[in-house]
Amino acid sequence: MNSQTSVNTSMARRARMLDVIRQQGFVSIPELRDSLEVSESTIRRDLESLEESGEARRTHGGVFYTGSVTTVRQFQRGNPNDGAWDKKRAIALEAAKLVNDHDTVLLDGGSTTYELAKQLVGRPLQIVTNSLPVANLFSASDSVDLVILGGAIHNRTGVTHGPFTDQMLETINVQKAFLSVAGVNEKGFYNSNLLLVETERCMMRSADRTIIVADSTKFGRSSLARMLEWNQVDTLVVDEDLSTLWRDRIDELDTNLILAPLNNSQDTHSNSIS
Amino acid sequence: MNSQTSVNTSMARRARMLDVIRQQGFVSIPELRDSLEVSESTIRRDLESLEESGEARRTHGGVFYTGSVTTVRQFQRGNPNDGAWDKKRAIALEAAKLVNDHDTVLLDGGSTTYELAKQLVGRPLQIVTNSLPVANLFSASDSVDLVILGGAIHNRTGVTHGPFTDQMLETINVQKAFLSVAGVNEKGFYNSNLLLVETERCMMRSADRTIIVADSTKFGRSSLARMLEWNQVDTLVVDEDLSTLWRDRIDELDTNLILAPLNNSQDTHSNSIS
DNA sequence: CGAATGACGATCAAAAACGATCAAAGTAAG
DNA sequence: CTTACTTTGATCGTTTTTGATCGTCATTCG
Repeated sequence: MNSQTSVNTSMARRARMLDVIRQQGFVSIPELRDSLEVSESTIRRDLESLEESGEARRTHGGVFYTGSVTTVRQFQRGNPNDGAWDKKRAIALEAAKLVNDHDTVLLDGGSTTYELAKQLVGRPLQIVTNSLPVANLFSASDSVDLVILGGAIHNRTGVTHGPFTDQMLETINVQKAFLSVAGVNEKGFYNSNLLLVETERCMMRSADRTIIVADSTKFGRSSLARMLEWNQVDTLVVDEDLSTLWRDRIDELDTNLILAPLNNSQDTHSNSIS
Repeated sequence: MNSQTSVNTSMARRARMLDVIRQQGFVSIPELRDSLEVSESTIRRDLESLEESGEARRTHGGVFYTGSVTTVRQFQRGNPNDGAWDKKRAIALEAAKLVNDHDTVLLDGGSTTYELAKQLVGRPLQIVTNSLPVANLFSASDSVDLVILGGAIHNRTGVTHGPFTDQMLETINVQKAFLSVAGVNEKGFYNSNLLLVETERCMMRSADRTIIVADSTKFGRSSLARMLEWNQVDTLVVDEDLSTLWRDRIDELDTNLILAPLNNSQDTHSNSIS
């Protein structure tokens, strides 16, 4: 349809700029020019604004990040025609069967867990989540008790994270936690954001059972930060496109593997497996 | 011509436009022109109307979505001709003037603070809120750092409250807190929910300045739980329908009173708090 | 200590976006 | 069929944003 990544407004650019600065800690102006594809003049003007707001501090030759650990961006919630969508939905259908009525369930952010949340709407549950989109799904429902994990919103994904979130998780206990990942390899499970990973570790500690939902494209890909190791995960829900190589590997571990059928025949969901 | 497939009325077009805006959070005018296949002039006119009705907010280079999220049971805008709604928006306009760029602002739940939030979308701010609808407003914005107060969701209103929320507020400090009320009488300010009131007291303690937004119909009405007393409130923003009796009463107190003009005339005096 | 390289800030011109105005096309009423 | 009214598209002048140039200042190296 239309271009996906480039949003041509100064605010969006400054947010992306701040993302780069935060991620690297210190960046030179030519680096910013290359990564944002605008002139250095524009960079300087933006930095002036960012310094004004205290989110960055300029020095000779570059910028330091000084802001708090937040920035907000949330764009389109994925392309409807994306092929991965079917996988996510298939996974969500299987994962929903793991939830019993009146369970207390923790839902991480991410498109797959969002699909799972859609499947859970209307059922009598206690839901704990750090995801704003997920919270919206349940906020209109009378059948669920909804608890939101507070904290700073990570714009791209619309989830809270950071110390506030972690602190709140320490006093919470849930029966099942559904976590999403950005990558899986033989060492464990990865996500892209350091603070988010720390929050997800706290989620794992708060849960009796940790269930990972991940489509098959995530396998063999790592990311910035390792979130969990294999022995920390009780159950893994993947679509059936998972290679036999990985299936064999997982068979040798304690982790329980559930394969979601991609055949999009409406299977009459007989829910409730424990 | 063929009125069956392509509905070319302005209402239908605006509805589709709003769909696109809601889905993407932020859209540029050329994008809207391409996806709706009308001229940019028409887009601008429609956006003007949409902004007038409060469903979107324009900035340089595009539009933000500010309408209600479909899944959230919103405070009913109820009667289109409801006079109270004009009052709320007039109050919101005045209250928005109290906010400076790069302020840290706490926004309570409630219809009036929601209107205020709409006015603040697109400005560079740090926002702390316990309201899910308010959080949704800002989650698409690049210019704000958004922090959500965790806790249990109060179904009717979509705000978090309870001990989690209060605990989180203890470690937060904001410059200005905007609180809404259900009633005001000579003893102080009231709300209907006990736990909510306790949370709002915590909000007041976390803020350098406490600003109450309340339309004139709230005056003389009490409610279940007293939230604050008069001397705890720095500033009060009310519409100009407030009776002279109350104006005189407030004059004798320390509380600063701001009257919001109800007709849409451009008022010249700009009041700002540093 | 002084020249050279690079970074910074200011200024100016081009480009994009905006608002207002006007004419054309379409619609409803008489 | 004509007239009044609304809606749409296009144009123009103005404002905002962006990119490039140039003089000045700082840091480095000889």
